[in-house]
Amino acid sequence: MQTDIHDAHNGFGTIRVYPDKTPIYHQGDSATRIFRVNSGVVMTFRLLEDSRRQITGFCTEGEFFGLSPHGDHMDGAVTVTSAGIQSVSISALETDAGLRAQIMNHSFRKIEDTQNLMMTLTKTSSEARVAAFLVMLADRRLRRQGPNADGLEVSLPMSRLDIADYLGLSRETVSRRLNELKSLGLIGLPDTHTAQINRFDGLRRCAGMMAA
Amino acid sequence: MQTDIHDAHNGFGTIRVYPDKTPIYHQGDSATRIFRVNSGVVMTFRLLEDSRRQITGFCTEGEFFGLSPHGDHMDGAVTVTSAGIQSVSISALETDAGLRAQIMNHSFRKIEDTQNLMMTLTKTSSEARVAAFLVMLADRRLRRQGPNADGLEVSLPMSRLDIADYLGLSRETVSRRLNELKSLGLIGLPDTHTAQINRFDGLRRCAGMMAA
DNA sequence: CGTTCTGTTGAGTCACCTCAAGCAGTGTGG
DNA sequence: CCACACTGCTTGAGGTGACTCAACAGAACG
Repeated sequence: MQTDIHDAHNGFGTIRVYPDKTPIYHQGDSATRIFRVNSGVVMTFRLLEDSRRQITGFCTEGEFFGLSPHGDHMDGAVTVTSAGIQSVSISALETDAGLRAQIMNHSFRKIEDTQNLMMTLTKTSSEARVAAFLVMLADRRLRRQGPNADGLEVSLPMSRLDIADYLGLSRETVSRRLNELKSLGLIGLPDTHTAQINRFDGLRRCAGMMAA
Repeated sequence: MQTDIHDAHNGFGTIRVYPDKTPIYHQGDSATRIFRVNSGVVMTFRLLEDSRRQITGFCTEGEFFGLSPHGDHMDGAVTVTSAGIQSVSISALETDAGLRAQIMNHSFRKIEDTQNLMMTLTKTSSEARVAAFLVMLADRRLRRQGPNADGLEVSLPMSRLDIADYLGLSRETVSRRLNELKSLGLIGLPDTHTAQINRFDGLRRCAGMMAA
């Protein structure tokens, strides 16, 4: 776990390494830069008046965050793990056509992701949501590694409460459902922050999706 | 209620008038055009395997819909009322910088809207959701008309089931909560497809937002 | 080695859903 | 003009899945 912040520069703006649980920006801050995760995990979230929280995304390597329609950030961003993060001034959008295309593509995808999350949150049981969360993490890992799905270990660097606030559940329910999936034999839980995928197809079915 | 379809052209692509309850495109269709509502109401929705439905938006005058990240539409679109709809080929995005900027702006806003909807759907009671729905419709109308909020009549051209599928509730619950808001004196229901806003601030408070 | 934070487990409650019946508006055929 | 069916909305009764509250266990940390 790193605890110091490094800075560097390249043609694409600033590169910076943050320790875990470090805020990148706050909800309501004026948005002057666009961010991209180089390594580690960052989560974005929105707060309500009564301090409840909806986590809107867990971003890993290659993903953009911090895009805002107006001047102000509509969400906050915090590192979950130590993370390397690139940033560019928002004004680069006007001059850099390649970046603009990348961002535009990302925006479309973000709409889709958000709608998918919304479907998951509103149309499925707590069990399906937890399963879907694990499937998402596993899929992400598979995209980078080979397709040996079963036996794969995914890390859960975030707390149960973070997962709960992402899935719109209570901490307790997340815990219950994880252990349920474990007792069904679909996953293993070697420790609290690691899940082992035993039967990926079963997990997918549980998440209410067709097998890949 | 119109039942015939008219066509016209201008520099911005095709303009067409559709009767109510007419599909514009289907989920999964290849996306070749971008649409804009000129008049009337259009709703977009996503279907799940078990034929449940999430309505992702009600679009009125000036709003774009049908934007897709890949080749395929991730949602379907149907007219709620008779509606005039402009469309442009998606290839116009490459040549028309002004259109591109408009779409980009719309995309950011769409992410925000979708996240707002998600917050409403996951963090609030059925009463707050119905109130929020009415507030949204009233706000939309106020943006075009003067700011005489109280006494304003908003039309609900969509069915109770449509509202339910937008708010992630059952038809029955929508009906119950509407009548509850009526008996609280916040709204009136002169007929099933019209709501009269009696106390806009009260409705806002009920929706869990601060007064404007 | 206490203290604190996170995660788990149990018991009870409640908001919304489901099922089922009733009702109003609209259209249709005799 | 009136039965009849049909569709969309409302209302009631009962069930249930996830939440809340509360206690406990285990890990992390000083």
